[in-house]
Amino acid sequence: MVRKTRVDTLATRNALLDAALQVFRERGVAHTRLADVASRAGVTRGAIYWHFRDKAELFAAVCERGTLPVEALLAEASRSQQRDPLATVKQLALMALKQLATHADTQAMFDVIFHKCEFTEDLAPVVAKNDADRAACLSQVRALFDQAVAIGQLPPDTDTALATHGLHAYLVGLMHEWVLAPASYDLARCAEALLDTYLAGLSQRPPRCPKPT
Amino acid sequence: MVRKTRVDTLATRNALLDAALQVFRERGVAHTRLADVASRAGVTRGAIYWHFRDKAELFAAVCERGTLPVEALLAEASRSQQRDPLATVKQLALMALKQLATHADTQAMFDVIFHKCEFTEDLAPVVAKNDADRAACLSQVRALFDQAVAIGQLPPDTDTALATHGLHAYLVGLMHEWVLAPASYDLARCAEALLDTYLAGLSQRPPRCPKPT
DNA sequence: AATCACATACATTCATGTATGTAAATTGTC
DNA sequence: GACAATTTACATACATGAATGTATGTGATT
Repeated sequence: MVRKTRVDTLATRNALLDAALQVFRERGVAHTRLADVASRAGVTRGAIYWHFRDKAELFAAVCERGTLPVEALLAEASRSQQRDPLATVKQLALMALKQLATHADTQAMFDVIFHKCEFTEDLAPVVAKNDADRAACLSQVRALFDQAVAIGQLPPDTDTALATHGLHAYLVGLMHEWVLAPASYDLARCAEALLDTYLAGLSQRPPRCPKPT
Repeated sequence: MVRKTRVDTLATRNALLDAALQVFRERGVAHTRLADVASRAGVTRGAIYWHFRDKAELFAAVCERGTLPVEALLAEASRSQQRDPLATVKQLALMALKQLATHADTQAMFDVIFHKCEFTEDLAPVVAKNDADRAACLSQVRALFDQAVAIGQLPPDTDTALATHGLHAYLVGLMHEWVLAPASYDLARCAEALLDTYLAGLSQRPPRCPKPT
């Protein structure tokens, strides 16, 4: 049995993506042998080279599939309520953290992205997409913070760009460290409290960068 | 001229560490060829294999040299003032951020650690040391938070473990993201404001994890 | 009949580890 | 302090394995 029907073809492609995510997590992307990915998926390297050009394209596909749900959340939130921008920001962040806390494959994705991957030239397309996504996310959150300042939810002297960098760093750090030790605390239950702490700090003492002397 | 005096020997060793840090940053640790490191240092692979067993040991030495100043700061702070534990925590975090903001080699180190390195089995000793350092740092900060609660600097219902995880994540995230785009904002000037925001949140709305239903 | 979705086989590159060479520096001896 | 003897700090040469990319085969499908 060599040739499959179209649905079987898609199934092997997904099996390859699943296997790749697992092996990437175990061995690291750079040290991963395509033969291992293939055998894990129950096929040979021929199947990989049929669906993907090389390891970089396979990795890009894994990332693409893994970040789709998060991007969907962002896109959905962009056209939702703007009555309460601060609550919108909180909900966005909360959903990202809960997605991580409750989905094993999301944990695997971020484990690979944060700790099992080298962002160098050969992964240039993935790096470029990451940068673009980050920039879009940052500008979207900053717009919400600007609205929050405009309606008095945040102090008028808030440096919204800095506040955005701070929140983004907070989220990245929480995910970066939690995937290293998911047992250290219950992220699903604590996420909201952790977010409230930072947001309270934003309201009470928003970051302002001192002018150069 | 082959054989050097002892000071020359140490000089080539340091040249190898410098070259390794550069090449690691450019190519990523896994994709780095020891021949590139050697030629960048003006020697051959023979010199590397004389000073280090393999790439893993070279990387460990690079990390060792890079984290020494930070560890010295922590050790020094552990035996300093305990009159104002919250201020001590702030100063510790501030010095870490300023060290990153002002030292190019520290930026290179963290760029490698965060984005140009895969933490897998072959780097096990480095991973183990990282884990130990993180655990020590977390417990030290938590002890300071406990003192802050004891003397009324933080609310009595503060979950100091969660607060510690939050601060640590905040710092990791700030460094993780800033090294990606050091031009995005002036970390040296904004570090204190960013820290004050989180610490204000801690005082006003300390994180508490809700009990499971 | 033609193409698809792989499997198999092959050639090539490439980095590593080791083995060996070697000149200078150190040590020991008197 | 002169002079081997030995060790140091590398450079050079070599063998090996390992992963890659490609070329080709092949049976089912459309």
